[in-house]
Amino acid sequence: MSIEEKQKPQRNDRVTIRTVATHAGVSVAAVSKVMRNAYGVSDALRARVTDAIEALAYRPSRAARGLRGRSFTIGVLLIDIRNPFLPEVIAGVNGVLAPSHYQAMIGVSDARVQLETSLIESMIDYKMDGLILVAPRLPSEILAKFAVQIPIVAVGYHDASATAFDTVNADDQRGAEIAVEALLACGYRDIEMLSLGERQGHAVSVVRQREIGFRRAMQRGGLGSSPAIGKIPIASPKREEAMRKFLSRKDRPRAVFCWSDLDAITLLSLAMEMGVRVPEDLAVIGYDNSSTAALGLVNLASIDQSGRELGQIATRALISRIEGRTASEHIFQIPSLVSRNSLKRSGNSTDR
Amino acid sequence: MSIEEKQKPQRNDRVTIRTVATHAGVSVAAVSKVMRNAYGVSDALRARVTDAIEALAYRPSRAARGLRGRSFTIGVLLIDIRNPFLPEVIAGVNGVLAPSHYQAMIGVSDARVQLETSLIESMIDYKMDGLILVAPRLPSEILAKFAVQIPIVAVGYHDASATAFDTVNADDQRGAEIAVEALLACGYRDIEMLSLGERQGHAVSVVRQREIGFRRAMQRGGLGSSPAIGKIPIASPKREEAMRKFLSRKDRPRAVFCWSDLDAITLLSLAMEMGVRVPEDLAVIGYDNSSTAALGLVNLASIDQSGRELGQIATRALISRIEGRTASEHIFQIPSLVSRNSLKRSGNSTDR
DNA sequence: GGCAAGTTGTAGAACGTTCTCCATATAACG
DNA sequence: CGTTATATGGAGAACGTTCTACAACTTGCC
Repeated sequence: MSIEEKQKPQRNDRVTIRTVATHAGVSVAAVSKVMRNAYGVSDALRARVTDAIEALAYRPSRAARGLRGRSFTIGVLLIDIRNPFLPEVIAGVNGVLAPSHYQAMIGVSDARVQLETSLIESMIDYKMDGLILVAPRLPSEILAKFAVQIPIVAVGYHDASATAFDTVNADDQRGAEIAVEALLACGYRDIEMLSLGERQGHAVSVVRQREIGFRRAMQRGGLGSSPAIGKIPIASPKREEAMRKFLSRKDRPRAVFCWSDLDAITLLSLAMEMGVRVPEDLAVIGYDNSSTAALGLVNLASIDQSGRELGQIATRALISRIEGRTASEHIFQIPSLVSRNSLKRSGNSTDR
Repeated sequence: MSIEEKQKPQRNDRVTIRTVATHAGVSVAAVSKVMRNAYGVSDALRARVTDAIEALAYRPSRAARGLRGRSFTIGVLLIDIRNPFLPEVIAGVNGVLAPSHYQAMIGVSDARVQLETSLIESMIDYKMDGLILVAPRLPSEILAKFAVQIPIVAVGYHDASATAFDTVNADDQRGAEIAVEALLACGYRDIEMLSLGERQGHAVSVVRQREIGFRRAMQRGGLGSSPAIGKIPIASPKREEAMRKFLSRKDRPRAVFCWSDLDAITLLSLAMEMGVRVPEDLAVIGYDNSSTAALGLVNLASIDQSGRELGQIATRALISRIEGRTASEHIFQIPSLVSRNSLKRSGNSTDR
């Protein structure tokens, strides 16, 4: 009889909670208790179990855990892996998660609503413990519906009225204002914004927020009630085309604020090709303070919103929500200006 | 009695396979069969079940699936999310996966062996169906051990003798040769390589492979039996320091081949700052053909290894392995040169 | 009409956890 | 010494799937 009992567990080589229990000479429930450090475990038992876990190199199955309780995994949804702002956020998330027993799994939606939905659903179906959505495309009502099923923190999503989920943002309106103020301080009056030509202009999107901030700062500076905002397409052939058109305009402004470094850097590049000098003919300021902007070769002034910090804050918020908080939080960070040559000639210029 | 039966399923609002079965008036097993389109299902049954699935918007729990069988998820492990080569690979993976019922979940290891191990283990514990490891740091024996538990394809990992897992690579030796040949064709004889200063120099790593190719091409060109290879640290203050030191050397070569665009672009930038003209004083060629290299502002010649294609190939290989292939495959792509101004002055130069 | 072979559907045992009871042992108290 | 509280450990039912048997029902064929 005891032979039969011994043979069965050996058929499969996976070390399960049962293997550990047998090895330690205790019940399965006891091992589970130790794992979750639940109430009602003596030091002696704990020691024996941890020894067995050590000896067998036991790892709990995340699949099984997900089926019953916590999976200790949080999902991160990225809209697009190419934007250099996103890796920063990930770094922040991983930094906070590293010392904890949580792990991050990342999904990339390529900005497609369809895929975004199905990835969120998958993460729910995995019984992940919570979700960090970075610049999601989905409308607030849909997110609220998901938030009933799983704790959600949205980053780069402006909806301070949401009650079902948290938001963590840099103050994009303020960021745009800072950009305009910097240009004004350099003496420029002739300023335009180059924004993103999105299909649906969610008011929640960071881009729209930056447009609002731009308009307000321009009005406050006494520069007309409806300052010019150009739209640049996302996809590649039309994108460069639109920028060239802007650069060759006769009434081109003296200064431009780009919604993202991505566009600002390409603009800088095309300007050079077309013989438009920066900053003499055109001052440029970007957004995100990406590592490329910091290159001496590029030297692009930019608004820094510290993606890393946003990631950290979002992660902490998510964990607190997972651990029981229900009231929603809406956190704002104040971005800052990083001044470089594209804004105004400094002593150490490119072409001295 | 029927009241009791009806109440129980309603306690929880999740739609499970049981809900679907009840709604369609069939057994749970029947629904499962339809889901997996297994053998032994009549058209009538299938229709009824799919109708019920539609009506209830049923989504199978991935957690439960993972516990028993397939999870229809593949894990992708990235060493570092910042290197612009990686997003390309992801794009390739997602492209192939999109029309299938598989989904990708990404983990980021930050090049730390510890974290890499625990992420792989997590993915196994989730019962993911297979793993794509991009430039993993772990030694081959360890990967082989993991490969027993889960199908693995390694990208950017040179071990053609591995029998337990597949590898997909651009031919990095050949890529380096192409770079050297291009420099030779431009008339340069005085060529060095700037490589990565890694702690442990795995022979499997792409960087070491590029070094091998560099040496071979140099010897073949009759340029000494042990050409100079400098090592650049990864971390930021020392990295720039090493590059500045290289640039200010009296015996600085006329041409340099960098292991990655990441370094080549920074080098270009520092060269400009220090008044070293490219390509007049120094020709530079990078590796990866990143989007930044293509910018007119940067104009860096580079070896293109098409990360997207590698991602596609790896994904197809993984799926075929998941579906039963056991013999290992080792696939090579031939990289190509993208010539730009940093290599040799062309008609349309920066400073004409 | 009887038997083999094929088709279609179901019952029910896994899978590896968590977690609610419940049993037992020990301590505290009158 | 009996009664009640308080620790400690265990049994066993979930969780939502998959998948192996097997039952029931058709056919086909002699």
